[in-house]
Amino acid sequence: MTDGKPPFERIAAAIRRERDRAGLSLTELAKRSGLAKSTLSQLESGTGNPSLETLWALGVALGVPFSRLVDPPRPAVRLIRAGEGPAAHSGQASYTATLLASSPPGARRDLYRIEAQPGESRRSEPHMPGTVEHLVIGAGRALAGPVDEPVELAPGDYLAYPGDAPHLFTALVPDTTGVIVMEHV
Amino acid sequence: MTDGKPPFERIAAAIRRERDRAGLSLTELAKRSGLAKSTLSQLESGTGNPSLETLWALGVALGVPFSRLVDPPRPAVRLIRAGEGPAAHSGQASYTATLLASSPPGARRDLYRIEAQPGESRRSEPHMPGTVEHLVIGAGRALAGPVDEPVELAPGDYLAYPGDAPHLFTALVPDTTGVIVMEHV
DNA sequence: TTGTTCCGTTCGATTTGACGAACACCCGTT
DNA sequence: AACGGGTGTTCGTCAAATCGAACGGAACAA
Repeated sequence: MTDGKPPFERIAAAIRRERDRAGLSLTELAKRSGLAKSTLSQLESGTGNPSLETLWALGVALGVPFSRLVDPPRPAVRLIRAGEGPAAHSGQASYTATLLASSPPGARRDLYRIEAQPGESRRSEPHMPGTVEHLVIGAGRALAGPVDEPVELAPGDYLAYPGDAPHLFTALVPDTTGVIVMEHV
Repeated sequence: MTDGKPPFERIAAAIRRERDRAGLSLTELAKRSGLAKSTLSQLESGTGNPSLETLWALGVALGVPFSRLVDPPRPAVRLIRAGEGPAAHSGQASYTATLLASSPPGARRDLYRIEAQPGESRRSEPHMPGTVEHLVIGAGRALAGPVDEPVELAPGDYLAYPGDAPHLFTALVPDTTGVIVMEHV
C-alpha cells in the first residue's frame, strides 16, 4: 500500500554497496554465491528482475539478512527531549503517548514513550494484525496487557503481548512512565 | 549466515495465511495483483521461485510490507520481571544489559533494559552494518551516543544513533536505567 | 614491448518462471 | 437431474532470467 513498484534501483545500489563493503569483486562474489558474473553485473546495473532464489543466494553470500537488500536506507542521530515530540494525549484518562520513532515507508516498528496518571484505564482496540507490543516500565506501577489477562508491572518489568487483540494500560501510581515498542512486523 | 536456502515453504504458508486473512480467493487476488491464478497456485504449493516483481506485486495486493512474506511468525504474551532474564554484565564498568526480546532467526530488532552505575563508560564496537540503536532514559542521567558526538540525557529523553559506528553509554548518576531498541534491519 | 591476471561488461544459448485456457470440483438454485 | 458461479488445480506456450564464454580494459612483471 505504501509501495509503488519493485525497487530495482534500490536493490541495485544495495548490492553494490554491500559488495564493496565486503571488499569483494564481481568475480569473487559470483563464485561465493554460485551465481553467474553476468547476472550480478546486470543486477547492479538495475537491469533485471531477480528470482527469490537469486536474491537469497546473494543475501547469504554477502552475509546480510536479505531484507537489507530490499528495505530503504537508514537514518542518523536524532534526539527528542522529554516533553518534546509529537504527543498523542489520549481522549481517555491522563495518558500521554509520544511517538519517538517510526519506520517511515512500510512502517514496521514504532517506539512510544508513555506517561500516565492513575484513573480510568486506557483501552486500545486491536491494531494491524500481526502487531506485537513490548512494554517496559520505567517508573511507577501499572496494570497492562491483554484485557483478559492483564499483569501488574513494576519498574524494570517487561511485558510483550499481541497488539492485534484488545489490550489496556492503567497507571496505578502517579507519574507512571514506560516505553512501548509496537512492531507491526 | 543465519540463512540456509530460500524459504519457499515459509513464503508459501505466508501467502496463504495473508490471503485468507484478507478474505480473498485465489481468483480475486490474481485480479488485484495482476498475476495469474496459476502462478499464485504454484507459489502457495511451494512449487516456484518467484521473481522480485512477482513478490512485490503480492505484497502490494495483500497490503503487507513485503518482508512479512519472507519473515518468520509471531510470539505471544511474555513477561520478564525486573532482575530476571538473560543479563549480560559488561566486563567494563557497572553496566547490565538484559535482553528482553529478540527476533530469533534473521534477528531484526532486539530490546534491552540497561542498568548502569557511574564510572568508566561502556564503549561498544560497531555491530552489524545498518544497525540503529534507539535509547530512552528511564531514570538517572547518562552520556550516550556516537563517541564523537555524545549527548547528555535526562529521564524521558530519546536518542537514536547508528549502531554500526563506535558508540558509548556512560551513567552520570547512580542507578541510571534505560531501554535500548537495537534494530539490525 | 609481451604475457599474465585481475576487473566488469556484453552476447548467444538454454533453462525456467509467468501466463491463460482448460480442467475437476463443490455448492446453491431451478 | 442440469445448471451457473464459485473454488483451486494442471498443462502447453512464450517471454525472460540465468548461465557460460568471449570480450575490452587496467594494472603489473618480466
